Amino acid sequence: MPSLKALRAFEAAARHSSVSAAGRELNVSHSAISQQISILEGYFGRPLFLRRGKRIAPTAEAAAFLEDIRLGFDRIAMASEQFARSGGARVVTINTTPSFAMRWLIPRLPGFQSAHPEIEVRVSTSSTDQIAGLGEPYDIIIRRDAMNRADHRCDRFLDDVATVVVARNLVEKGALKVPKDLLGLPLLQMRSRPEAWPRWFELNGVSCPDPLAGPLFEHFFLSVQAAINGLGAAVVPYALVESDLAAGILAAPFSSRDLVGPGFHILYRTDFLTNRVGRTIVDWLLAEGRGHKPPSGSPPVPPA
Amino acid sequence: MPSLKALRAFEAAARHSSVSAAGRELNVSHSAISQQISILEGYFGRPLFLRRGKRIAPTAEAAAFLEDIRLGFDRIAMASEQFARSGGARVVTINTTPSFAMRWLIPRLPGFQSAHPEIEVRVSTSSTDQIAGLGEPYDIIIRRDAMNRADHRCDRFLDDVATVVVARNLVEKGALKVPKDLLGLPLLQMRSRPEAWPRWFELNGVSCPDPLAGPLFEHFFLSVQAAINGLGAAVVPYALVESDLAAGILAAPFSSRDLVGPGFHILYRTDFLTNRVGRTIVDWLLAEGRGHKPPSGSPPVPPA
DNA sequence: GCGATCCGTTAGTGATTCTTACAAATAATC
DNA sequence: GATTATTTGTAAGAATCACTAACGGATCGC
Repeated sequence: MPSLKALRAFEAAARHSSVSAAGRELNVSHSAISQQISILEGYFGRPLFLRRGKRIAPTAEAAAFLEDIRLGFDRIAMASEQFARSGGARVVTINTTPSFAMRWLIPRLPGFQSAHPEIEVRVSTSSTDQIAGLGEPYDIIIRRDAMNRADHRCDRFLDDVATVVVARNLVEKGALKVPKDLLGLPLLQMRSRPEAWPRWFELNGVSCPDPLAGPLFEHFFLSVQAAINGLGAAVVPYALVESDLAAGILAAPFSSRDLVGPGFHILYRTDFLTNRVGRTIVDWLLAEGRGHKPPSGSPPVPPA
Repeated sequence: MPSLKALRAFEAAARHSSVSAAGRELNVSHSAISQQISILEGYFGRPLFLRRGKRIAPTAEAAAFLEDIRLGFDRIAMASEQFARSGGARVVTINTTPSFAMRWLIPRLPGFQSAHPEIEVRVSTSSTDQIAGLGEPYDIIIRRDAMNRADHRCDRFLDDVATVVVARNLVEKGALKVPKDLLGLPLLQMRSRPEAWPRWFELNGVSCPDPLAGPLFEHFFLSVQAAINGLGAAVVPYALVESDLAAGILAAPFSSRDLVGPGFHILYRTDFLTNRVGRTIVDWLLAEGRGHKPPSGSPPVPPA
């Protein structure tokens, strides 16, 4: 029996009619696929693909062979999935900040639940950005900065670009055209990020009022709610208001330079990925994060 | 999808109800199997085997899972085999000495042919023990000693124990009871191994006649034929006369100490094993060789 | 024509897998 | 019941395997 790894590479390459595409699917370089195919061709002593320049196509014989390979792998894959699901609900605990939970994680959870009904996700929140004192062990910790812990791995999974948002009706009044116009509005502040407004004003060439005029909140999500209600302007991570912007509830009033942070990160034990449930949830978080890139440079023009 | 390697280990272990046996089947240590199973159990987050001391048995769930795994692998294995066979006959060339070809290799070839009809084996013989001057490239070279060549691998695959044999009827006459009795017979000699008789006599505590009385042959197989015809006694590798001894045509007349050589070896290119045909023939040779161990110490008593 | 894309090869690196120990537990044997 | 021989699981190191990165050659689209 030939190498199963080589057979998988062969199958993927044949299905895509492309070595590179197969590499993308299996998360390896095109070179890795190419080598595995070479090994397989060496094993059988004859070519598996017809190569005409860039394009590759499986031999007539190989095509028939592929059918069986696919059926075999499919059977194994389906059985594995069924076995995994039959094992009862598995619990994954995620700790993050209240704001991130409310405005990013929880809205996306239904999507995960429907894709993986056997996995139960428990979200817990801690107000602190510090992870040192977290009592319980969590499977995944999400924070706004990179973290470090022995035997753990930290992945950046979401851009942290803080932009100014206000309620839709404030924009429609036409009073906000340039950054300086903000000075006429209450500036919603957060206790945990006192430097947000000063840095933002500096970045956009406006001298920052001192003291800032406006209420102080403990959490992002509270200030966002205040902004939605027309209480003033807030500087918040784009990722946490994406849906409100898209829905037209909030608006980014003008083109501006944004505060770019180190990004949102997830922290988990290194061996968490060797577990199917662990890999599933981490892959999902990474995919969700990468799938929603904020526009670089300037925020989108608010919908008309 | 979990690691295919781990699934194979799991399947084999379950089939044998034994980690060690699975290791033997897959040609790895029991530890390797044990670790792969651990990985799989970690992946699924629950045990696959019930362990009661030494004995292991798959979980009820796992047993159902196994069915599908087996079907999947079987499908792939069968398709691979079919694909390999559909590729037309492949040729393997083997070079060895005339004696080895006649008395060991050729008698066994029909067994190989019926197991692998798509592979054509071509046997060529060279009288010399030297492999340096062999002109053509051969896939496999078989000689009585270890060989060395760049990018090649040499495996010992057959014991080389030379013992004394005579025609059956000479034994029945009762004239041969101890080594010393040989002195009354013609001693069949070989040009390539002039030291055989002197060493054998020395090993068995008999002073060797000088010069030896008896005809000189170029090849083992000629001297064996002479022995069969009652012309005298020969010292020949046990492996080359095994079937004649078993059939009662030749006989090992008495218990004696035998000449133990370094063994018969096969030489082939290192990458020959990456080819299916290559691996098939090498595996077959190794299995045939290991399957026919000569009795250690003393030769068998001739059949009555 | 020219840039972009794709495949194949090589050398070097990195990761997985295996082997070789050892420890614990059990089954077999005396 | 003590002893020996098996068998499984774990740990650490070694060996193998697979992958990446970089380059060259070839083709395709513009």
